[in-house]
Amino acid sequence: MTTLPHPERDEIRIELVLQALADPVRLRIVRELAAADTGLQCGAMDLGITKSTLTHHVRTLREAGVVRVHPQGTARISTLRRDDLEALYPGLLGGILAAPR
Amino acid sequence: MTTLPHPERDEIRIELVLQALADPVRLRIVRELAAADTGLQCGAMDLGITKSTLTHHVRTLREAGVVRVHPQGTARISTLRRDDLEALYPGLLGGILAAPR
DNA sequence: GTCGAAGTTTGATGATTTTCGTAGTACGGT
DNA sequence: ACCGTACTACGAAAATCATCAAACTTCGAC
Repeated sequence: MTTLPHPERDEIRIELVLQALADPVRLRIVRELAAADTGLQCGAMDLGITKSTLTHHVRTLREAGVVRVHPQGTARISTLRRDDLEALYPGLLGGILAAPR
Repeated sequence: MTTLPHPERDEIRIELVLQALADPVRLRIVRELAAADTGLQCGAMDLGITKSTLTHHVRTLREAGVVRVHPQGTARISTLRRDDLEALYPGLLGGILAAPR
């Protein structure tokens, strides 16, 4: 089971996306992913939470369609689904990222 | 108490805005307000909730800085704070409203 | 094959949130 | 002054959510 389930673009729902973005920890993750132009290993991010909590947050983001996660060895590389989000909700991501830190 | 407390533009925080938008009922309210180019009386909106629940949601939106509420007789007229939101998070509102129902 | 590193699963807990009913306030009209 | 309308306040119940610890899985390296 090397592939994790992701919603297709047309399965992404705005309610879930907003709910995923509405948590401070997840918003930080999204900001870090947006700042990098490559995928990142969330486990290396030094948020102040335990591993199991991180798992929960990354899954929430993945199931909402905000990030794509693919395994790489024992690690998980997460990337922002910029193109999908921009296609569905043009400007949303930019607006959020424009917010002062 | 004819004036209700609203956050100034520089007091609006993205976490609260996203949290306010992350509820289905509140998102419907925002969509209805956005569809009208005038302020609306939320109490006339026929969402499937009681009055006290509506009060709670409108207050959540107001305290987050999403809507401005001003009394008009016994009614309350709510308007989207388009300009403030656009200034703080350009594109966010447009992206959300672009989502298919 | 064993070990450690990275992540997941499960179950529990505490906090937050959504919701409602009831009672109360504020306003405008008669 | 009274009445009805629109809304608010106050609890309280139910649901959801974030968090953690402990046990388990998976993978790569030695």
